Amino acid sequence: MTETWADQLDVGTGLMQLTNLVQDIYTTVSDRHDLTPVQARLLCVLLGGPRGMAELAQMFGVEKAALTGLMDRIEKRGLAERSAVPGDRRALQVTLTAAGRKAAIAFHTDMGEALSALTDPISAADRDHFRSVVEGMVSRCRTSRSNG
Amino acid sequence: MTETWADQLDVGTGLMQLTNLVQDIYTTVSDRHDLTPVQARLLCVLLGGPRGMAELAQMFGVEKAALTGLMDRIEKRGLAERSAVPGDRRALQVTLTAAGRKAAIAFHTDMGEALSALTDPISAADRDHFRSVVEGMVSRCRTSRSNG
DNA sequence: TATTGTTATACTCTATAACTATA
DNA sequence: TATAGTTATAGAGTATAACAATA
Repeated sequence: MTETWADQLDVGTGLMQLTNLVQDIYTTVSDRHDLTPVQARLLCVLLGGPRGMAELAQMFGVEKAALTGLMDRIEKRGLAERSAVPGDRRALQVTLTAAGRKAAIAFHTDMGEALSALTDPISAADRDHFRSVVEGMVSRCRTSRSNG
Repeated sequence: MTETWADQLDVGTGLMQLTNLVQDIYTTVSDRHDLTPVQARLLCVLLGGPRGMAELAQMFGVEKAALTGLMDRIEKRGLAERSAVPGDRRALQVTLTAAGRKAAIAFHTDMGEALSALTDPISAADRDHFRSVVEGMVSRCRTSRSNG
């Protein structure tokens, strides 16, 4: 019976709208850095250290062949490179170049600021509550995926 | 100084994780219905009624030419169709076919259930609080985009 | 045999530019 | 001139299948 009741949307609908919003921001920021969204994601992952091709394919939920193409393009642009892995002559290691690291950090910083514009207007208490609910969803989903 | 402090992530990071999570779910459900994510989105939009090609292009943030391709494929599959608009012989109206409506509803229902699995474990109070924070972010962003 | 990565092929999605037809 | 839509072309991202090299 409150005044806001009539405007209340389904939680799922809100979740979809929020996802589309963040997705739009992500695409816009990627564009600003002359990166595709997947390329930006790849660079950000590599900020955490070198990764194998198969490892990256699994993280991204794509086939190995897709990673080959992704890496061909990112390597042609001088942002990351493949190098041999000592101890396994089949495997390749993907590492950021200096330019790639710079691009990754610039993108990540910019993206952080863009998301801040979204969350800054929220009160500290609400924001903290929101964060904990989000963390709950994320962590529950992780366990449900690893357990079956 | 609480025990959870050490595990707390940045709100922005949580937002990205949540977005990736919902995105993964969306792709999985689309796949289950033999649709690409964009096709699923198109069908869902059309559940709200017929739309013009230019209108759809603007809603999706893509060029008109991209809509032409999208519609070519969805029409070839018999899920939607283009028809003339009385009063403007340049314009075309996009409508769901019976099969398209059925597919759209099935997808939407499935997606709703998948999102419920995400939000059901949250307490009613937390969920409501979460929903209102999300609505705040979405509505603030809408006004900031229309005002400049 | 299993795993790591590549190549070849095809499809979807997208942008740009040039075009037609109508307003 | 401006708007609605299409066609042509190109590139990114993806899947599948077949392959080579190594474990």
